[in-house]
Amino acid sequence: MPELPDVEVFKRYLDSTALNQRIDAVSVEAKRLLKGVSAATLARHAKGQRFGATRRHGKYLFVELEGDGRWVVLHFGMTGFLKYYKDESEAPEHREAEFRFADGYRLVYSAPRKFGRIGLTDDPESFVEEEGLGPDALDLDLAAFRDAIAGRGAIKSRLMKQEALAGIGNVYGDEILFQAKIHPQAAAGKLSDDEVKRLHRKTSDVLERAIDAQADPARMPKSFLLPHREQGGRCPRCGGKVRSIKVGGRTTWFCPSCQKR
DNA sequence: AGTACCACCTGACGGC
DNA sequence: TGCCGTCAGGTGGTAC
Repeated sequence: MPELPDVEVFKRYLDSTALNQRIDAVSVEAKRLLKGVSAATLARHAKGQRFGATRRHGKYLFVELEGDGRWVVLHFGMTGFLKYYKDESEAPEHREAEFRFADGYRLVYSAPRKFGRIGLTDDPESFVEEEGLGPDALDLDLAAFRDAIAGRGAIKSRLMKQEALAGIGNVYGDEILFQAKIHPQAAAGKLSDDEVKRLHRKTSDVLERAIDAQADPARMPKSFLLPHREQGGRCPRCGGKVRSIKVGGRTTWFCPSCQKR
């Protein structure tokens, strides 16, 4: 699930729950998720500090450890999410990492499939640079967007390429192309100026609307393809049957009549 | 530079 | 009901 809109929703969730409380303990159950930091080091930097600012870049969430100055890095893989709670009855089944606060509440990082990532960085900008991530998908003007998607290959693959533009995954890639009425296998380098312009606008539109809907498919605009990406699903625009193909190895849903090649 | 696979994990779902 | 294959919204590695 976690693409840019989902991670933005996690960010706001954390902002509204877990800030400004003293961290008493940190534990990481799933050691394989740690990258570039040990559980002990992470705990040492976090203990006694408070979560201050949060930042998001693409699918990454950064949480500042106030006082220490470093930032916890979180990536949610395919199934990760955050849960803040006090009562054990609210605990998620999987607890890959946990921050325990002085007031008894906990912030749990849950990633059932264990595909995520937990790290520590001096500052988000250097992290983004070192990882070679492109600009955030919500932070490009038309010229920068044009540069980001320029190149060979299918447009959908370009949109999902985190080194070119960060934050778009399989689902929202499909949604953006559907809204822009562009075939997922269209050659990125052969899009017309008008198509690039549409794609740029729909990228912001789709991501922003998804955030407004709390990244919950049930709350998204009626015009969205997202809830219909399944066998027998109907296009919300023309009512025709949606179709799935593989693009770059990923299952891709689109409407063959609204998105011609 | 692309693409095509495989791998990492766990859970859900359809078919038998 | 139970077992089994397949697939899933991410990323990283390999080989062509």
